[in-house]
Amino acid sequence: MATKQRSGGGMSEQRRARLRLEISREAARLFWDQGVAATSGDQIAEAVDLSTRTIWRHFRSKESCAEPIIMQGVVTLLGVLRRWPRQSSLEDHLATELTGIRLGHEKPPVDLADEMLAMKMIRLADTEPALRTAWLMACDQVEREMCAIIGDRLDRPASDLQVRMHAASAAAVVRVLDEHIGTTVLAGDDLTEFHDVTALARRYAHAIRTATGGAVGDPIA
Amino acid sequence: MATKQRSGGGMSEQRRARLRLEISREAARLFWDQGVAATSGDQIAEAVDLSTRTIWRHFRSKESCAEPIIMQGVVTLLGVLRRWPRQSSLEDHLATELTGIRLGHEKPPVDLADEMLAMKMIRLADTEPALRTAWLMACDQVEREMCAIIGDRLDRPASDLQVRMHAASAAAVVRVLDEHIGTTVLAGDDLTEFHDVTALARRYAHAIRTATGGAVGDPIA
DNA sequence: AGGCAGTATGTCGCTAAGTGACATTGATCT
DNA sequence: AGATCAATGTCACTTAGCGACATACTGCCT
Repeated sequence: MATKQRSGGGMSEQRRARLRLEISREAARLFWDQGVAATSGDQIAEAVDLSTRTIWRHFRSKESCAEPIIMQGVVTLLGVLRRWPRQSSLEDHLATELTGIRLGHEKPPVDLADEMLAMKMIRLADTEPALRTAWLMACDQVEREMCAIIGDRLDRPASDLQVRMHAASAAAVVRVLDEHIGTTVLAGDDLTEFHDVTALARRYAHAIRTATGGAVGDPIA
Repeated sequence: MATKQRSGGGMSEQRRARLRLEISREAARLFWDQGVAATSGDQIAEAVDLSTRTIWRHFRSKESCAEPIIMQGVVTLLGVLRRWPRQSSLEDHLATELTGIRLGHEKPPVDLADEMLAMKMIRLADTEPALRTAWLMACDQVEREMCAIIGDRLDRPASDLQVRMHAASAAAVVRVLDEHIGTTVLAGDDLTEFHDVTALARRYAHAIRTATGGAVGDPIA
């Protein structure tokens, strides 16, 4: 296969992540096409041309094969939030970042096809309890990130109870919004609702602002 | 065994729930004592004196055996919220309900031992991803209930996006508070923090109020 | 009381999800 | 080129969980 990097021992973290994502793509496709229960570990292995044993070396269960692709669906927002400068308002920051991405000025965060796959998995999670786990785990990850970001913004430790509650609310509304967008897109409904990027930014910002009682959103003096 | 009720066909829902809870108790005990991985379905079956096959008839996985006892931990709050009259503020309602329970005037909602077991499971969920699922599922249930309650209060359908976001935030802060209380209790730390029932009520109320941007909490005019 | 109907449980056997142990490849360093 | 070490393959094994059939229990009817 491709290049390993010797120094540091073992497969590079990046390469490992890429492989997991590759497996995840195929797994997600199979899950969507034929259902989770009807998809076996052997099938996933065959689809990515690896031995079944290797699949279990990279994933602890077949459902967790969907995790990387689901996680891809939230890394964009997470990255954007991590770059939020203290002196900007949430609305402004989201708007500039989103337009930058939309116009292709910023680096392309994730492939559109991957985004679609992620939406499909989240959709499947509605009926497949096994997949729901993966989705909730991803949201859990978002929440932990939020703790760091919000804690930093509020000059408090990320373990602070208030910070954790704000982070939990913020992550929760983001999740609901994502689910809403996902189901709308997959249903093929009125996509116009999301075409205006600044409006979308305002929507996310307003949701987070409300969910944190106004504690998160303003620029820091 | 006890009485079935014929009309409606099958075991009564109540009886089934009681049985599931009984299994859940033993499973939780085993999980806590020896870890999830080290506990087999056979052991659970033996502990409740049932065949292993019967366990799988009532639970789709061994981890889900913990669900009923975890759910017990949140039904109290859920019941309280469901009884929230429109003309009361959240603070007042929670305070009166909690003191009523504390004083024994109201019906005892769940056994204290069960509450402890629930806390232990939530604690375990921190390190055991399989159990985390059960806990997140329970929270998911809370969120759905919240949708109904909040939707009703705001005179909007439970499926309304705004309602769902409020419900998600509210459920999220309740979860964080529950986790906080659970870890504190299990650590044997400063329990005095929770002795004042009205203060506790105010705390929950304030958290929910903040998480919903003040939309939920006031009496309805 | 006694037979009938229906449901819960037990028993058996199987599929497939994961794991451990050991062999094999294949790249990198000297 | 040969040594080294991580990644993968191969094979045997454990066990969660389910389908199918047999059995026991419980209520209903006459």
